[in-house]
Amino acid sequence: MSIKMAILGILSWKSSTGYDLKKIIEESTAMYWSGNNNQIYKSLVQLLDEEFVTNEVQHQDSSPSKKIYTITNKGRAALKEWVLSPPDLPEFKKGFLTQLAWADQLAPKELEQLISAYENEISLQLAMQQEKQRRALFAPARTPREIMLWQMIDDNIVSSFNNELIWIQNLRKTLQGNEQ
Amino acid sequence: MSIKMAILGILSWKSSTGYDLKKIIEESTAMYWSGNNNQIYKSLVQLLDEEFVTNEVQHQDSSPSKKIYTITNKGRAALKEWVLSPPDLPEFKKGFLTQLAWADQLAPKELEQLISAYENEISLQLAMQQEKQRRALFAPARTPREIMLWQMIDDNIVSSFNNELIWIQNLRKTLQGNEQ
DNA sequence: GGTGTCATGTAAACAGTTACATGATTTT
DNA sequence: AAAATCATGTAACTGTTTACATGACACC
Repeated sequence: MSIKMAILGILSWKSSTGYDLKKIIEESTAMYWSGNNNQIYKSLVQLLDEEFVTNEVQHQDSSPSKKIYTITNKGRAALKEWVLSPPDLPEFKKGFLTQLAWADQLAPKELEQLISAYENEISLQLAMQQEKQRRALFAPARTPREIMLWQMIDDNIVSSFNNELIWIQNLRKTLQGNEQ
Repeated sequence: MSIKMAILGILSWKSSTGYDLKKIIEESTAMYWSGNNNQIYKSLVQLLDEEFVTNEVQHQDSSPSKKIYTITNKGRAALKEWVLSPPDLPEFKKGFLTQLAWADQLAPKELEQLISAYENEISLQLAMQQEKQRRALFAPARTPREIMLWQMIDDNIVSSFNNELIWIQNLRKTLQGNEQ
């Protein structure tokens, strides 16, 4: 899997510049990439090579000229093929679990602080995620089904953070129970 | 964060060779790295440079000689510092969500198949995870608290997959509801 | 005779991040 | 006067994966 298919997806929704793509990817949590320039501009060159997109330079006074990328039929076919391909497993990268694995060396209070620090970060992230969803800056809404799919994608992210929050609260309670 | 701290953690539990570390990391889901040679053997060289570990070559007849790595006091201090450091946010990389984002182009049956494919993979992964946990090949158990912590780490992984499974089943039901 | 385990390592490629660079305009 | 927005791109680095390479022994 690669960011190239994510870019093709966005372009299948609307023609965009690299700059637009960067903002959309940054804003999205479903598309988990950071949206850094290097990746985006390199991918666009590759997509041009593969003839999945075309571009058109638009000159503007009073701001830099921009390249508007548009998906081709070949690009649409490649996107559909990828959408239908067997999905990869989700990857959960939780550095915190590795910290916890070696946390038995800590004093009870230190461990409690570590857990609280994680809990706070997750709470914050959950709130930020829900706020992001409320604003819903970028979302195609071409059919009722598409609206529903995007809603479910947002729900997935929120439920992942929520699940993590419940787990960490449970861990804190279990620890308190054991110490008495 | 880095695999170096994960390695230091394992060495704080028991002195090991690169080969041992590889197997432990591969087996573990909390330590999410693939456990490939390149990373492990390079990390060990770096850890030696930093004086976080020492090694001792042990010659054996009838199998290749091995280097047994042992954590130093300096290494233990570095590990504790890292364990106490503010945890990073978990990263959820779900390529499937990006596929779903552009899945409105699919026919109802195609979409259903895509969802089923993901559901099956998650189910399978959940079962494998629980089986792994049942076997519990590698786990330090030096105090009741450590046993509890490792149990909670396993629970975290299982609950993440379980949460994903519930979500995808919910998505399938919502779709079926809308089509009638 | 082929496959698997033990054990170390390297090469090449791909993926991804941070920071740098430019330059005009608009907002605070 | 400083900071943000628009817009493109590059350089250097870190992280990660896949595959290759060697060699002895054990098991089927």
